[in-house]
Amino acid sequence: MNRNEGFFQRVYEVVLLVPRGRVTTYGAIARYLGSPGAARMVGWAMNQSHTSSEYIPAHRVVNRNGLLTGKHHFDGTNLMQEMLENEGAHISENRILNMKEMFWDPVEELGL
DNA sequence: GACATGACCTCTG
DNA sequence: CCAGAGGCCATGT
Repeated sequence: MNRNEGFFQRVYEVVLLVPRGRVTTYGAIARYLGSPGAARMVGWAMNQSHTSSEYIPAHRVVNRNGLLTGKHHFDGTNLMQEMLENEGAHISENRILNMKEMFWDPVEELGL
């Protein structure tokens, strides 16, 4: 098993597994980890993602509404939005329009 | 060891 | 439909 390398490491793995042009949600990751209510923890992992040695595409992680909640945490103002748009995502008012189509659920894609 | 915080989610009124 | 509160896990002080 993947020892307790850190709850974060687990989150990073999933986020890194997110294919380009796809986005995932905190709840989906939390559920994939086995804690459907630990969505907050996922957000914390993203916050500490900058501590990871590798780059974490946190811009691909949005809330359930497809809202770029963490955009404010990015380096800038609309950096996250541009990155997602660059991947083919349609965003308006910090919200992903076609989020439903680009939603990537690790539980269904990777399987439990 | 307890309290407070965090890029959330879901339910109820 | 909008507003409020609770729950969840981990980290830091």
